[in-house]
Amino acid sequence: MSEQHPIGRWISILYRQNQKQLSQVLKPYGLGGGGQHAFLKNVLLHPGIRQDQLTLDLKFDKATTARAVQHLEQEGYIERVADEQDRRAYLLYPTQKGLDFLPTLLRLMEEHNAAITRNLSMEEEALLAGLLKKVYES
Amino acid sequence: MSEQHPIGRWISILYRQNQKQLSQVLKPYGLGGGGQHAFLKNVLLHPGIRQDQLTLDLKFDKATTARAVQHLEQEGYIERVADEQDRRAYLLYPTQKGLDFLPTLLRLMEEHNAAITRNLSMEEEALLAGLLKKVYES
DNA sequence: CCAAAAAGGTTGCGAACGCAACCAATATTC
DNA sequence: GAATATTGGTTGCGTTCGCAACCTTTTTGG
Repeated sequence: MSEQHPIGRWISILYRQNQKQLSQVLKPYGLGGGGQHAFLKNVLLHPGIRQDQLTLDLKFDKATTARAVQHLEQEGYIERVADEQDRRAYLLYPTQKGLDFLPTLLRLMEEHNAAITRNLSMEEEALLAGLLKKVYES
Repeated sequence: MSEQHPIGRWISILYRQNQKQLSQVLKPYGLGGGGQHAFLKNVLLHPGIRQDQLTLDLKFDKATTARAVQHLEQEGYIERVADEQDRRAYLLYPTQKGLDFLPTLLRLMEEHNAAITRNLSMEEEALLAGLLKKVYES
């Protein structure tokens, strides 16, 4: 019965499973299951980051970034400030609501990561992250 | 610069990157980048499989299976036959076009898998698959 | 048996995402 | 310094997917 799924299949299965769980955890806070939590976390940890830097860091399409940022702004977690140096760009800052939420967000993400890796030792977790990074670099 | 992405983030990045590449490879054959290739492969290798068995094997929602199967039927790769034993169910069989396509599909999938794992040794690939399975089982 | 529950399948709906086209602002080139 | 190319960002569109509601058929419990 041991399914011999190739890497790509596992990635697909785990991605969808992960999205489902995360959306459950984050729904009470108005954050969709998508990458929104990742965008928010990045803004909270790097106040004043440029929108297009988010796109690069998180490796989403810039359209996706635009919509995630718009959503976070509507929910009141962040605000957008036009960059004086480059008037095409926006700088992203947490609001007070965002700042207040940071500890909760970090805890939720930590708990979620612990949940999905609870069958792995510390060494295995680091090994897995390293292997995934290698795959990404192909 | 070495980003310390957690497992979940890597899964997300790799999933989207993978979908993109696969959809490019499979577009000429009328197969969307989604799970469609996986459904087709399963039907080709297990002629007469029940639709709901596909759902279980591939771990998609049954609605997604319904749509993938419908698409494969419209493209002429498979056909659906009502199960005489259980008139709610459908049995899925490859068409001649599907059978003819099997070698190509297997080759394409093999090439794709080789591409995404080209930075990994055989041992690392097996190790990675094992770790991903462990994560799945949480 | 008959009513109620469960199972296989489909469809409507909404969320997340990438691509392409577009706009405004900045860089580049001659 | 004007024409052109590039860049940051937004919007429209199409695809993929899960959930919930529903229909039909089968199974289960009294």
